[in-house]
Amino acid sequence: MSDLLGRLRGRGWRMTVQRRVVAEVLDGEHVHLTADEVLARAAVRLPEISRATVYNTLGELVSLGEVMEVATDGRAKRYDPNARRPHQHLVCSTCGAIRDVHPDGDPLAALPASERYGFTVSAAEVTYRGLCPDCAHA
Amino acid sequence: MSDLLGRLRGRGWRMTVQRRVVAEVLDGEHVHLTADEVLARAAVRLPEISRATVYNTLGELVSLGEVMEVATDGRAKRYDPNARRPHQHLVCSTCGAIRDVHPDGDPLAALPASERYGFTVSAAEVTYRGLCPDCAHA
DNA sequence: ATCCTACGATGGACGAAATCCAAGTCAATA
DNA sequence: TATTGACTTGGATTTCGTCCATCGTAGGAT
Repeated sequence: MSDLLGRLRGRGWRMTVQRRVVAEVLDGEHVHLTADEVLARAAVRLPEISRATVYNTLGELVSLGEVMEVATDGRAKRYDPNARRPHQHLVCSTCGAIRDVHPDGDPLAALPASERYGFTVSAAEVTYRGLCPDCAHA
Repeated sequence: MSDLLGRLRGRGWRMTVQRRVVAEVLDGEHVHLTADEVLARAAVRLPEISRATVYNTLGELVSLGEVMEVATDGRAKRYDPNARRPHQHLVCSTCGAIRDVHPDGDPLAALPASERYGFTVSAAEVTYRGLCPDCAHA
């Protein structure tokens, strides 16, 4: 992730304190924070950071391909910093826990041309649903 | 879908005018209405139906497994009455148009045991993204 | 080192989607 | 047909996110 700041600077990003803090908050594996959670964690280090800035920065990171937006359910979107490696998500139907997973093969390949209706298909998002070990016992 | 009303009655549903109208509005193939669209169409036949009732009824149909909830991105959820046949969705990134599609094989099979982290995995939702023929030209 | 200025940050208003709630209504059973 | 608890209503509320006018500042220019 230390690399991320360098890549962003290389793309002409103006490096503000706010952007640095948001990028640092998003560091790690299996991190799937909501925008509000990002705001809360960023505010620990930078109390005056605004919600709009968090949304702006997250949006920029997403369009740069550095962060993946994950819509798990009707709730708030989550932001996944592990965007450089293609992966899918496994979600617990009860508690909402999320894991990054790597299915065999390319999910896109499973959609035959006859089922594409003239669309230019560019991506496939897979959400596996089930019960995590903790929730399976209850 | 005519069958649906019978099935619902069999499950102890109190059959009100409102529920009947909502169920009838959701009839058909490749139907992916938002809650507001369902409300608008229901209101043609039953002007006094309330938004809360539409949401309640849709939620009940979803938990009975009669209707599938489709969360597109950032936009309002859509409701798909074709829930009895397993299928996935192809969504236009630009205009939001949706098609039902049937990929080859069972998407669940692509997730090896080593990637299940002890979860009891029961379903896989796939969303294919791309441009529909109309939007690809613009 | 200091100055400039365009890009970014701020926060409060705004908007869409969905849920909640107390009060009124009615479908189904006896 | 009388009863009753499930259902409906509509307005308030919550949640999530965007917009906008104004202020601040990063980083190149001098």
